[in-house]
Amino acid sequence: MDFSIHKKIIDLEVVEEDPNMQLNYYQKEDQVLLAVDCIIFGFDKEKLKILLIKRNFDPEKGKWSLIGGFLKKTEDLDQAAERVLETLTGLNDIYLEQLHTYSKIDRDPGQRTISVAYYALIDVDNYRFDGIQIDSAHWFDIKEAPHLIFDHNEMIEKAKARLKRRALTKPIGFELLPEKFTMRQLQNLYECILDKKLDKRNFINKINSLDILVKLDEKDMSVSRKGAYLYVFDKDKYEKKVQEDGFIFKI
Amino acid sequence: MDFSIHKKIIDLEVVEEDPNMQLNYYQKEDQVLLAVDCIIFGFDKEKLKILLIKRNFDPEKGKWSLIGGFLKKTEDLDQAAERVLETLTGLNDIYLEQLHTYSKIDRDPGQRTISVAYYALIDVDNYRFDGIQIDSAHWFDIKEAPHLIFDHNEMIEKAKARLKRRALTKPIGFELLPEKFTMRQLQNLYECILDKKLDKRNFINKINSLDILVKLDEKDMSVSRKGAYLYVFDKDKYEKKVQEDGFIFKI
DNA sequence: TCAAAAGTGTTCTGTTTACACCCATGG
DNA sequence: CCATGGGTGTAAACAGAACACTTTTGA
Repeated sequence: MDFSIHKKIIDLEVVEEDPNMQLNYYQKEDQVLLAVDCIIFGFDKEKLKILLIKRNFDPEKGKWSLIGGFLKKTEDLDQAAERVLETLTGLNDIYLEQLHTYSKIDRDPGQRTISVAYYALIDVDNYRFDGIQIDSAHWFDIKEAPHLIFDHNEMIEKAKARLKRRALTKPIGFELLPEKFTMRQLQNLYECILDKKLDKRNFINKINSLDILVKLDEKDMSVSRKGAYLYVFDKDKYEKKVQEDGFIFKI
Repeated sequence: MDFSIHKKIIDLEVVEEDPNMQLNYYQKEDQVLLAVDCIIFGFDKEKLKILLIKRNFDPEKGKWSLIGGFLKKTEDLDQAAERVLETLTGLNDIYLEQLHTYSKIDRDPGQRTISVAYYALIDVDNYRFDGIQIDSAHWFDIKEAPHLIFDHNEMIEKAKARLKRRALTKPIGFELLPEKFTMRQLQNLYECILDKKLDKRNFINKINSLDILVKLDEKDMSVSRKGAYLYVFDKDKYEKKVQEDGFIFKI
């Protein structure tokens, strides 16, 4: 194959446009489009959900999809994921973690695209969405996600597995809950994430033994007649324990 | 900013060169260089090592580096990692796993480059290297790796953590050993990976309880006068157990 | 005969699991 | 006064950690 024309074009592009005036050492190499796709997990105090949108551009227009966007030259991937999340949903300051990079040659029929998947954790009730795409967005129960474009279903499976693993060893579950929550809600959350029933007494004993929650004098009266005490996660205490005693969060 | 010239160039490039004749839906987006870097772990029956090369091109020529290369349009990332590994070391059919994607804007002073890190596991003694770069390559004890270019030290730290986690739940340790190995060697390996001393009796009891090794009639006489029995990993048995009983490898 | 590594079980401790009844309240 | 979810402890099973002596054989 003769890439000589291609090489000249890339030279031109880099030299004329690179904003940092870096040297173009690697001018003979192929360039690709890098996308970011976000798996957005939410919890509504009962079920674990994911946020999907109906794609409003080709290819695959009208089909369900993760939210996504393309990496710009002026940002790194974490920033791109934050930007995509904020642009499409209005949310910022959200827990985001890089998951995996997908690169099958024909994964996107529109054009060769490599996609870096991220997952995000948000509290469904505590946020007011006002992103540009929000009218076409919908929360799906994690167990009832529709067929998605490209390899997005595969991404979700991997994100579920990662969330399961993380939730067992880091207190990221609290990202999905409102600031004040009941033990019952916390247990519901873990049952959804781990996809199995937990024993109420064992669960509460375990959580209390970690000693990272503060029990409030306040009760949530919305579910039972007796009411359930509200708790908050004490992040400072958790971080102090981690540093001082080498404490490891472990459900 | 006016990208109109840039856009035209990209249009031209995609339309003229794309080998699959895909449509160029995303022509307004930035393209980037995608590199692959490999953390190559090896075990020489005593210590865990990593393979590094002295970089023979700019930028950072002459400094120690992971082996790496650029993604081509005709391959996916797994294939790129395999190609890089084979080209530079002559090795193929190696355990490879994607680790993380690094994208800090100035991570490579030569040019904006995104790098997808992979890690590989090989048995140091069982392979004959004959790759193009092998004269500038050197095995470093994992605890004595030098300062590397870019963010490569960070990649190694992440790879070590991943290896530790994987080795506890999947039998990937055997990728680092010769086909026949002694219990002592297996224990050495795990001590290196986990970076802690293990109790000999507890370790052997644990391994034997997994019931996935075959003890041979043969002894390794090279270390002790008494000699140590050799074992082989029974991959078929392991996989049958995983499928049939839901067996989980767990050290 | 001795130095050096191989091989081998039991006890103890801490963690995980299983399990059932009373409490408080609003309707 | 009763239906509903909230709150609480103990015993058994299991898994992980600690621990020391005998065997083999080449030099």
